[in-house]
Amino acid sequence: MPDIPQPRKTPLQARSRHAVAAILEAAARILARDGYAAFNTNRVAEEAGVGIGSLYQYFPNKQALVAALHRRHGEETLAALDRALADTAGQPPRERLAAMVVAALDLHRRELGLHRVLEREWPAFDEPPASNPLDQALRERMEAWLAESGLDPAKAGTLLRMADSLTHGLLLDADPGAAGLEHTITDALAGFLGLPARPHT
Amino acid sequence: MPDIPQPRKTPLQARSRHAVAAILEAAARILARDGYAAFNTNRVAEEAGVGIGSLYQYFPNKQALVAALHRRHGEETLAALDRALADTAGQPPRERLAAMVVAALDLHRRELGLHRVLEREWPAFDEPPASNPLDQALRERMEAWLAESGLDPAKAGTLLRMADSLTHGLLLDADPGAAGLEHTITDALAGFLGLPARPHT
Amino acid sequence: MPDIPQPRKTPLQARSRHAVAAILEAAARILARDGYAAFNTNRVAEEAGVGIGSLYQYFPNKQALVAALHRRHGEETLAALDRALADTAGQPPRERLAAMVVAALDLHRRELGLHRVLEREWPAFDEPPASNPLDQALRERMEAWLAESGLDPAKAGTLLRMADSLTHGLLLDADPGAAGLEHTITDALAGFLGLPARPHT
Amino acid sequence: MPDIPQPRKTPLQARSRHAVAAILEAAARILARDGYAAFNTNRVAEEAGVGIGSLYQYFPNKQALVAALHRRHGEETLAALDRALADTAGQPPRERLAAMVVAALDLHRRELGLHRVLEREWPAFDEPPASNPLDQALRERMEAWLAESGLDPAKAGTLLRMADSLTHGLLLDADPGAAGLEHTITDALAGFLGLPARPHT
DNA sequence: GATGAATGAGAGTTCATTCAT
DNA sequence: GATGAATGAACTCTCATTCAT
Repeated sequence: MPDIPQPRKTPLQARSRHAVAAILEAAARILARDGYAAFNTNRVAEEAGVGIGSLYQYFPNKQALVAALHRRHGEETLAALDRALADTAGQPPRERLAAMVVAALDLHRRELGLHRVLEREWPAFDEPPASNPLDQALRERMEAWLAESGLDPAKAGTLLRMADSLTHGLLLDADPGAAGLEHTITDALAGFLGLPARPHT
Repeated sequence: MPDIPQPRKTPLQARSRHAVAAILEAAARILARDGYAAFNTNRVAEEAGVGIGSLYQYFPNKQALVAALHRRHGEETLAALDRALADTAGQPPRERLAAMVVAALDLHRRELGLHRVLEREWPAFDEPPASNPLDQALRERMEAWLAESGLDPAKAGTLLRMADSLTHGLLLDADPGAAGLEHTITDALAGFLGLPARPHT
Repeated sequence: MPDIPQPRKTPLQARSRHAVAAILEAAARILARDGYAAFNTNRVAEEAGVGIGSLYQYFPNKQALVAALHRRHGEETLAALDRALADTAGQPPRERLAAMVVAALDLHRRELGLHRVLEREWPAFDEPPASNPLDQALRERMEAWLAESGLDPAKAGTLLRMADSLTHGLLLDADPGAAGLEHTITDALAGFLGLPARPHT
Repeated sequence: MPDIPQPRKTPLQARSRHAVAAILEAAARILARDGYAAFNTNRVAEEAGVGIGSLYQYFPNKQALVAALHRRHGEETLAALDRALADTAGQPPRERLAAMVVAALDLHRRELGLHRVLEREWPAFDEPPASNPLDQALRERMEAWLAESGLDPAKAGTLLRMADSLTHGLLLDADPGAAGLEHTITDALAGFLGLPARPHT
């Protein structure tokens, strides 16, 4: 089982927390602006205004940096979905689905470059999908929602992967401002879930 | 705009064609077996039983190798879709759609490791999507089919990207033998196209 | 001529003496357990339960640490030899020689790993041999004993180096529990000193 | 079991053989002149007048360089002992022993600095002593000689280690030109073997 | 006095690419 | 045309040491 690298030490002091944040910011910026090829630890440290040694004090290696960015993205996604569900409580499934799609798209549009790299260029070190607590939480949210909507909860995992694939595939490769992307994705997901087709397009 | 590297010279002689094929085979094998990290030109040349100098006679640089592999994949996909359409001439749209999905899945299942790398690990050098002749052809096929089925031909591009994303996203991350994958994807695409939901699952 | 680093300050306070001892213990433990490659000041400080800054308060640099360990070893050796000589007062030279060999072997067997590193892996910074007070004292003991035994006191220095070399060379590389090691070394030293060969082996 | 690194590829072409030789020379020179601390691969390559990449074409890592030097030393030792034995065929054991000691001392005197490092500073990577073919051959020589001289062949291994320890211990730490070193070592070895003491010194 | 976050020179190693043979 | 030895920029990571707190 492959070990996802964890931060080397949890920064407790104020200065440290600042350094970690600066490093993470710098990493995200470089990844987004220049891609994975230009992403090297020295450059990150430099851009963060931190010695390379400090970087290695908080992250055991290069991958740990990307992993941290990944984790952050996961957390934001979870929060966004929760908010979307809370905001649409009581509405019909299709509306809630659409709300979640919109939330996810908004989230991704804000850091397009970073996500492109995170999802597509990352030398995927065989992460067991859906094995970490975050993915677990995400899945539980979906299962609860599906059950509550009279849909098949067993479809939660596939629904998540599907939404993820579509968000990235359509948002990243296509013109980012493409109108109707929300409808496009919602329709596809609805199709998978067996929700009735919208009356007219 | 970044230029996709082209093979340095079209090999005409028999020996050359053999060398090029061997190099491509080796490249695919290494990518599939060991991932992009282990993919370096010296290794490819060695595995191909060819001098490193010869490799550079046919491919101007490393990326050209991956580009060639990409192109090959595109050609196979086009052929598979054409076959699926031909085999289902006269049938209702949903059947033809399903046939195409099955064809694509079959294609990908055969070279799972390679595609995983090709689609996810490749340090994507900003290829303008859908700009090459292959993608053009693919798109035309879809437009023709959509029009002929009474559906919106403008959805061809999105349909292709959607199918691609789903195929990779669901096939690669999930258990490869997952039953019902064909239905899952077909339902989603049908949902996007506005085809009526299947009666029961 | 290279200067052997000395402890930066002689610790007088109780707390300081404790810290120095802890550091020395930790250093010895790491050296013995993991070898010189794993021996770095941060690790020593951590294992000693002391801040790295404190370590540098008592030892000006890394080498001073090893030097201190070396010195400690020398002191123990001197004490052991003195004891062996005292215990065998009045006996013939060969018995006293044997007693010293046994004492030295016992001493080394107790901290095998540490000595291996101390003697073999230490990036020897050209210490002028026999220039420090400890080596002086050791040499005086031997000279006295040799003179008192009717042997050549000029051989003291060589005898000591010889004994040292044999102890480490035979004890460290060979099976540590090798029986007869005492006889082996005693015979060799006796041969050098011109003592008659033992009647039978 | 620890793997002693082997040369990466056996150089067949003239140019390559030259490069390997130059690298080995440079390595020996640096080790002898500046010690292990100053011994780094970039410096070796530079001193050899060779690109760092070339060094790594022939030696998989730093240790392999030192291992090669070690092996070379072993081969020279074996040859020297064989010559000493051949030159003294028919003479009494003590003379032959002395001849071997002289041969070994001559050998070591020629490359004092290098051997100091090779024997004492090398971050010994747990090589199982006497497990390689060279040490085997060395031991067989000694066993044959001991048997042929009416001495105990079982002492071969210890004799070799003893001779090695004494040669290095006395030659390296002491004044290199110390007169009588040959006698000193020969006497000690003779004492171990139970040969009668020399009449007078 | 004690701490430990911060530092950065420098180490080992890789690999895309060239070019003399 | 084919080869593969040679190259060196570039990368990841370590660790002795400092100094503000």
